[in-house]
Amino acid sequence: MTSDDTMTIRAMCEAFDVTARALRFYEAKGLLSPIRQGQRRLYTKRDRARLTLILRGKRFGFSLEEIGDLLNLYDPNNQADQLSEVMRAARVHLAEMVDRRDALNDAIDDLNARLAWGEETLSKLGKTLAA
Amino acid sequence: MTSDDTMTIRAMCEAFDVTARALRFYEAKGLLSPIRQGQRRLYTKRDRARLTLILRGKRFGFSLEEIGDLLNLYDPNNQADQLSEVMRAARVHLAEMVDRRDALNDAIDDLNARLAWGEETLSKLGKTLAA
DNA sequence: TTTACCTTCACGTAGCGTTAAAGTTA
DNA sequence: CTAACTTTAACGCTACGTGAAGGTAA
Repeated sequence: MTSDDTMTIRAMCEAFDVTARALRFYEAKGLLSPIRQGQRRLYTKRDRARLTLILRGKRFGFSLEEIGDLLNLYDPNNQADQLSEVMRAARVHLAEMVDRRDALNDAIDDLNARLAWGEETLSKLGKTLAA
Repeated sequence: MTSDDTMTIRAMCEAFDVTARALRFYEAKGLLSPIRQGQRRLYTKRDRARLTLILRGKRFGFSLEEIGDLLNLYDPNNQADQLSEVMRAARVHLAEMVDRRDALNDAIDDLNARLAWGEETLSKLGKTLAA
Protein backbone atom coordinates (compact mmCIF):
# COMPACT_ATOMS: atom_id res chain seq x y z
CA MET A 1 0.00 0.00 0.00
CA THR A 2 1.62 3.21 -1.19
CA SER A 3 1.35 6.49 0.64
CA ASP A 4 -1.49 7.66 -1.61
CA ASP A 5 -3.60 4.73 -0.48
CA THR A 6 -3.39 2.74 -3.70
CA MET A 7 -2.24 -0.84 -4.12
CA THR A 8 -0.40 -2.65 -6.89
CA ILE A 9 -1.93 -5.68 -8.51
CA ARG A 10 0.45 -7.92 -6.59
CA ALA A 11 -0.53 -6.41 -3.27
CA MET A 12 -4.19 -6.90 -4.16
CA CYS A 13 -3.58 -10.53 -4.98
CA GLU A 14 -2.03 -11.16 -1.60
CA ALA A 15 -4.56 -9.11 0.32
CA PHE A 16 -7.60 -10.77 -1.25
CA ASP A 17 -6.14 -14.14 -2.25
CA VAL A 18 -7.08 -13.81 -5.92
CA THR A 19 -4.94 -14.08 -9.06
CA ALA A 20 -3.83 -11.11 -11.16
CA ARG A 21 -5.67 -12.72 -14.05
CA ALA A 22 -8.90 -12.62 -12.07
CA LEU A 23 -8.43 -8.92 -11.23
CA ARG A 24 -7.83 -8.09 -14.90
CA PHE A 25 -10.83 -10.19 -15.81
CA TYR A 26 -13.08 -8.31 -13.40
CA GLU A 27 -11.78 -5.10 -14.90
CA ALA A 28 -12.55 -6.30 -18.43
CA LYS A 29 -16.07 -7.05 -17.21
CA GLY A 30 -16.38 -3.52 -15.88
CA LEU A 31 -16.46 -4.50 -12.23
CA LEU A 32 -13.21 -2.79 -11.30
CA SER A 33 -11.54 0.31 -12.71
CA PRO A 34 -8.11 0.85 -11.19
CA ILE A 35 -6.24 4.01 -12.15
CA ARG A 36 -3.13 3.75 -14.27
CA GLN A 37 0.40 4.79 -13.52
CA GLY A 38 1.75 4.47 -17.02
CA GLN A 39 0.70 0.95 -17.95
CA ARG A 40 0.56 -0.36 -14.41
CA ARG A 41 -2.66 -0.65 -12.48
CA LEU A 42 -3.17 1.01 -9.12
CA TYR A 43 -6.17 -0.05 -7.09
CA THR A 44 -7.90 2.52 -4.91
CA LYS A 45 -9.96 1.88 -1.82
CA ARG A 46 -13.05 2.09 -3.99
CA ASP A 47 -11.70 -0.87 -5.96
CA ARG A 48 -11.03 -2.71 -2.74
CA ALA A 49 -14.54 -2.10 -1.50
CA ARG A 50 -15.97 -3.34 -4.78
CA LEU A 51 -13.71 -6.39 -4.81
CA THR A 52 -14.94 -7.26 -1.33
CA LEU A 53 -18.49 -7.20 -2.65
CA ILE A 54 -17.49 -9.16 -5.76
CA LEU A 55 -15.96 -11.97 -3.73
CA ARG A 56 -18.89 -11.99 -1.36
CA GLY A 57 -21.29 -12.18 -4.29
CA LYS A 58 -19.35 -15.07 -5.79
CA ARG A 59 -19.55 -16.93 -2.53
CA PHE A 60 -23.30 -16.46 -2.65
CA GLY A 61 -23.35 -17.95 -6.12
CA PHE A 62 -24.09 -14.78 -8.09
CA SER A 63 -22.65 -14.58 -11.59
CA LEU A 64 -20.26 -11.76 -12.37
CA GLU A 65 -22.96 -10.16 -14.50
CA GLU A 66 -25.40 -10.17 -11.62
CA ILE A 67 -22.72 -8.85 -9.31
CA GLY A 68 -22.12 -6.03 -11.78
CA ASP A 69 -25.79 -5.09 -11.61
CA LEU A 70 -25.71 -5.10 -7.84
CA LEU A 71 -22.56 -2.97 -7.77
CA ASN A 72 -24.22 -0.42 -9.99
CA LEU A 73 -27.10 -0.26 -7.57
CA TYR A 74 -24.69 0.39 -4.75
CA ASP A 75 -22.88 3.19 -6.50
CA PRO A 76 -25.33 6.11 -6.33
CA ASN A 77 -26.83 7.52 -3.15
CA ASN A 78 -27.99 4.24 -1.83
CA GLN A 79 -31.54 4.73 -0.69
CA ALA A 80 -34.32 2.44 0.43
CA ASP A 81 -35.50 1.49 -3.05
CA GLN A 82 -31.98 0.54 -4.07
CA LEU A 83 -31.62 -1.71 -1.06
CA SER A 84 -35.01 -3.23 -1.76
CA GLU A 85 -33.93 -4.05 -5.28
CA VAL A 86 -30.77 -5.75 -4.07
CA MET A 87 -32.76 -7.75 -1.55
CA ARG A 88 -35.27 -8.80 -4.14
CA ALA A 89 -32.49 -10.20 -6.31
CA ALA A 90 -30.94 -11.83 -3.27
CA ARG A 91 -34.18 -13.58 -2.37
CA VAL A 92 -34.50 -14.99 -5.87
CA HIS A 93 -30.98 -16.28 -5.64
CA LEU A 94 -31.47 -17.67 -2.20
CA ALA A 95 -34.37 -19.76 -3.48
CA GLU A 96 -32.16 -21.13 -6.26
CA MET A 97 -29.43 -21.99 -3.80
CA VAL A 98 -31.92 -23.84 -1.63
CA ASP A 99 -33.12 -25.79 -4.67
CA ARG A 100 -29.60 -26.74 -5.60
CA ARG A 101 -28.83 -27.82 -2.06
CA ASP A 102 -31.96 -29.97 -1.95
CA ALA A 103 -31.04 -31.58 -5.28
CA LEU A 104 -27.53 -32.17 -3.97
CA ASN A 105 -28.95 -33.78 -0.84
CA ASP A 106 -31.08 -36.10 -2.94
CA ALA A 107 -28.09 -37.08 -5.04
CA ILE A 108 -26.02 -37.67 -1.92
CA ASP A 109 -28.67 -39.90 -0.39
CA ASP A 110 -29.07 -41.76 -3.67
CA LEU A 111 -25.37 -42.31 -4.09
CA ASN A 112 -25.08 -43.48 -0.49
CA ALA A 113 -27.80 -46.03 -1.11
CA ARG A 114 -25.99 -47.31 -4.20
CA LEU A 115 -22.74 -47.58 -2.29
CA ALA A 116 -24.51 -49.65 0.34
CA TRP A 117 -25.91 -51.88 -2.38
CA GLY A 118 -22.45 -52.16 -3.88
CA GLU A 119 -20.91 -53.27 -0.61
CA GLU A 120 -23.56 -55.89 -0.16
CA THR A 121 -23.03 -57.10 -3.71
CA LEU A 122 -19.30 -57.25 -3.15
CA SER A 123 -19.65 -59.38 -0.05
CA LYS A 124 -21.99 -61.79 -1.82
CA LEU A 125 -19.66 -61.89 -4.79
CA GLY A 126 -16.78 -62.68 -2.44
CA LYS A 127 -18.68 -65.59 -0.96
CA THR A 128 -19.66 -66.85 -4.38
CA LEU A 129 -16.12 -66.80 -5.64
CA ALA A 130 -14.86 -68.39 -2.44
CA ALA A 131 -17.34 -71.25 -2.65
CA MET B 1 -38.13 -48.01 -31.99
CA THR B 2 -37.67 -49.87 -35.24
CA SER B 3 -38.15 -53.60 -35.56
CA ASP B 4 -34.43 -54.26 -35.22
CA ASP B 5 -34.47 -52.69 -31.79
CA THR B 6 -32.68 -49.48 -32.75
CA MET B 7 -33.88 -45.92 -32.19
CA THR B 8 -33.48 -42.71 -34.14
CA ILE B 9 -31.93 -39.69 -32.54
CA ARG B 10 -35.34 -38.08 -32.21
CA ALA B 11 -36.79 -41.09 -30.45
CA MET B 12 -33.84 -41.07 -28.07
CA CYS B 13 -34.40 -37.41 -27.29
CA GLU B 14 -38.00 -38.05 -26.34
CA ALA B 15 -37.28 -41.24 -24.44
CA PHE B 16 -34.49 -39.75 -22.31
CA ASP B 17 -35.42 -36.07 -22.38
CA VAL B 18 -32.11 -34.91 -23.80
CA THR B 19 -31.30 -32.84 -26.88
CA ALA B 20 -29.89 -34.21 -30.12
CA ARG B 21 -26.93 -31.91 -29.57
CA ALA B 22 -26.21 -33.57 -26.24
CA LEU B 23 -26.34 -37.05 -27.80
CA ARG B 24 -23.92 -36.02 -30.54
CA PHE B 25 -21.71 -34.42 -27.93
CA TYR B 26 -21.58 -37.61 -25.86
CA GLU B 27 -20.69 -39.46 -29.03
CA ALA B 28 -17.89 -37.00 -29.78
CA LYS B 29 -16.61 -37.66 -26.28
CA GLY B 30 -16.63 -41.37 -26.96
CA LEU B 31 -19.43 -42.19 -24.53
CA LEU B 32 -21.88 -43.39 -27.17
CA SER B 33 -21.31 -45.10 -30.52
CA PRO B 34 -24.57 -45.49 -32.43
CA ILE B 35 -24.45 -47.42 -35.68
CA ARG B 36 -25.04 -45.62 -38.97
CA GLN B 37 -27.72 -46.08 -41.56
CA GLY B 38 -26.13 -43.98 -44.25
CA GLN B 39 -25.50 -40.71 -42.44
CA ARG B 40 -28.20 -41.17 -39.84
CA ARG B 41 -27.50 -42.45 -36.37
CA LEU B 42 -29.27 -45.48 -34.97
CA TYR B 43 -29.00 -46.12 -31.26
CA THR B 44 -28.88 -49.71 -30.03
CA LYS B 45 -29.88 -50.98 -26.63
CA ARG B 46 -26.24 -50.85 -25.63
CA ASP B 47 -26.33 -47.11 -26.30
CA ARG B 48 -29.48 -46.82 -24.26
CA ALA B 49 -27.93 -48.66 -21.35
CA ARG B 50 -24.89 -46.43 -21.50
CA LEU B 51 -26.99 -43.28 -21.76
CA THR B 52 -28.87 -44.32 -18.65
CA LEU B 53 -25.57 -44.57 -16.81
CA ILE B 54 -24.37 -41.27 -18.29
CA LEU B 55 -27.43 -39.41 -17.06
CA ARG B 56 -27.22 -41.06 -13.67
CA GLY B 57 -23.56 -40.11 -13.43
CA LYS B 58 -24.34 -36.53 -14.32
CA ARG B 59 -26.96 -36.41 -11.61
CA PHE B 60 -24.29 -37.57 -9.19
CA GLY B 61 -22.05 -34.74 -10.32
CA PHE B 62 -19.48 -36.80 -12.24
CA SER B 63 -17.84 -35.11 -15.20
CA LEU B 64 -18.30 -36.68 -18.62
CA GLU B 65 -14.66 -37.70 -18.53
CA GLU B 66 -15.12 -39.53 -15.27
CA ILE B 67 -18.29 -41.10 -16.56
CA GLY B 68 -16.33 -42.32 -19.56
CA ASP B 69 -13.83 -44.01 -17.27
CA LEU B 70 -16.61 -45.67 -15.30
CA LEU B 71 -18.31 -46.85 -18.49
CA ASN B 72 -15.08 -48.45 -19.60
CA LEU B 73 -14.90 -50.31 -16.32
CA TYR B 74 -18.40 -51.59 -16.85
CA ASP B 75 -17.72 -52.91 -20.31
CA PRO B 76 -15.61 -56.04 -19.69
CA ASN B 77 -16.64 -58.97 -17.53
CA ASN B 78 -17.50 -56.95 -14.53
CA GLN B 79 -15.89 -58.63 -11.58
CA ALA B 80 -15.33 -57.70 -7.98
CA ASP B 81 -12.26 -55.56 -8.55
CA GLN B 82 -14.06 -53.56 -11.24
CA LEU B 83 -16.93 -52.84 -8.88
CA SER B 84 -14.49 -51.91 -6.14
CA GLU B 85 -12.85 -49.41 -8.45
CA VAL B 86 -16.17 -47.79 -9.32
CA MET B 87 -17.08 -47.58 -5.66
CA ARG B 88 -13.77 -46.04 -4.76
CA ALA B 89 -14.35 -43.28 -7.31
CA ALA B 90 -17.89 -42.90 -6.05
CA ARG B 91 -16.76 -42.44 -2.47
CA VAL B 92 -14.31 -39.72 -3.48
CA HIS B 93 -17.08 -37.98 -5.33
CA LEU B 94 -19.52 -38.37 -2.51
CA ALA B 95 -17.11 -36.57 -0.20
CA GLU B 96 -16.86 -33.70 -2.67
CA MET B 97 -20.61 -33.46 -2.94
CA VAL B 98 -20.91 -33.32 0.85
CA ASP B 99 -18.33 -30.54 0.94
CA ARG B 100 -20.18 -28.56 -1.69
CA ARG B 101 -23.46 -29.00 0.11
CA ASP B 102 -21.93 -27.84 3.39
CA ALA B 103 -20.46 -24.78 1.67
CA LEU B 104 -23.84 -24.10 0.09
CA ASN B 105 -25.50 -24.37 3.48
CA ASP B 106 -23.06 -21.87 4.94
CA ALA B 107 -23.71 -19.46 2.09
CA ILE B 108 -27.47 -19.89 2.51
CA ASP B 109 -27.28 -19.18 6.22
CA ASP B 110 -25.04 -16.19 5.60
CA LEU B 111 -27.30 -14.75 2.94
CA ASN B 112 -30.33 -15.29 5.15
CA ALA B 113 -28.62 -13.34 7.92
CA ARG B 114 -27.85 -10.50 5.55
CA LEU B 115 -31.42 -10.43 4.32
CA ALA B 116 -32.61 -10.18 7.92
CA TRP B 117 -30.20 -7.31 8.48
CA GLY B 118 -31.44 -5.69 5.31
CA GLU B 119 -35.05 -5.84 6.42
CA GLU B 120 -34.17 -4.31 9.72
CA THR B 121 -32.21 -1.58 8.02
CA LEU B 122 -35.08 -0.92 5.68
CA SER B 123 -37.54 -0.49 8.52
CA LYS B 124 -35.21 1.90 10.34
CA LEU B 125 -34.63 3.80 7.11
CA GLY B 126 -38.36 4.04 6.63
CA LYS B 127 -38.79 5.57 10.07
CA THR B 128 -35.91 7.97 9.49
CA LEU B 129 -37.34 9.19 6.22
CA ALA B 130 -40.81 9.45 7.71
CA ALA B 131 -39.57 11.54 10.61
C1' DT C 1 22.75 -6.30 -17.35
C1' DT C 2 20.07 -9.12 -14.73
C1' DT C 3 15.98 -9.91 -12.08
C1' DA C 4 11.46 -9.32 -11.24
C1' DC C 5 7.34 -7.64 -12.23
C1' DC C 6 4.28 -5.72 -15.41
C1' DT C 7 1.53 -5.54 -19.87
C1' DT C 8 -1.58 -7.30 -23.78
C1' DC C 9 -3.04 -11.01 -26.70
C1' DA C 10 -5.16 -15.32 -27.29
C1' DC C 11 -6.12 -20.24 -26.90
C1' DG C 12 -7.98 -24.09 -23.57
C1' DT C 13 -11.39 -25.79 -20.32
C1' DA C 14 -16.95 -28.13 -19.64
C1' DG C 15 -21.23 -28.99 -21.58
C1' DC C 16 -23.73 -28.17 -24.38
C1' DG C 17 -27.08 -24.04 -27.05
C1' DT C 18 -27.72 -22.07 -31.22
C1' DT C 19 -27.70 -20.69 -35.74
C1' DA C 20 -26.07 -21.84 -40.48
C1' DA C 21 -25.80 -24.34 -44.72
C1' DA C 22 -27.02 -28.35 -46.95
C1' DG C 23 -28.45 -33.13 -47.78
C1' DT C 24 -32.21 -36.79 -47.14
C1' DT C 25 -36.63 -38.84 -46.56
C1' DA C 26 -41.68 -39.37 -46.59
C1' DC D 1 -42.83 -30.44 -54.60
C1' DT D 2 -42.65 -29.53 -49.87
C1' DA D 3 -42.38 -30.30 -45.01
C1' DA D 4 -39.81 -32.40 -41.65
C1' DC D 5 -35.83 -34.25 -40.17
C1' DT D 6 -31.18 -35.16 -40.57
C1' DT D 7 -26.05 -34.07 -40.99
C1' DT D 8 -21.47 -31.43 -40.05
C1' DA D 9 -19.25 -27.12 -38.84
C1' DA D 10 -18.38 -23.67 -35.89
C1' DC D 11 -19.01 -19.77 -32.79
C1' DG D 12 -21.12 -18.38 -28.04
C1' DC D 13 -21.22 -18.65 -23.02
C1' DT D 14 -18.75 -18.62 -17.73
C1' DA D 15 -14.70 -17.58 -15.13
C1' DC D 16 -10.82 -17.63 -15.34
C1' DG D 17 -5.74 -20.73 -16.13
C1' DT D 18 -1.90 -20.76 -18.75
C1' DG D 19 1.57 -19.68 -21.62
C1' DA D 20 3.67 -16.37 -25.20
C1' DA D 21 6.05 -12.24 -26.37
C1' DG D 22 7.57 -8.13 -24.94
C1' DG D 23 7.90 -3.64 -21.99
C1' DT D 24 9.83 -1.56 -17.85
C1' DA D 25 11.69 -0.49 -13.27
C1' DA D 26 15.51 -1.21 -9.72
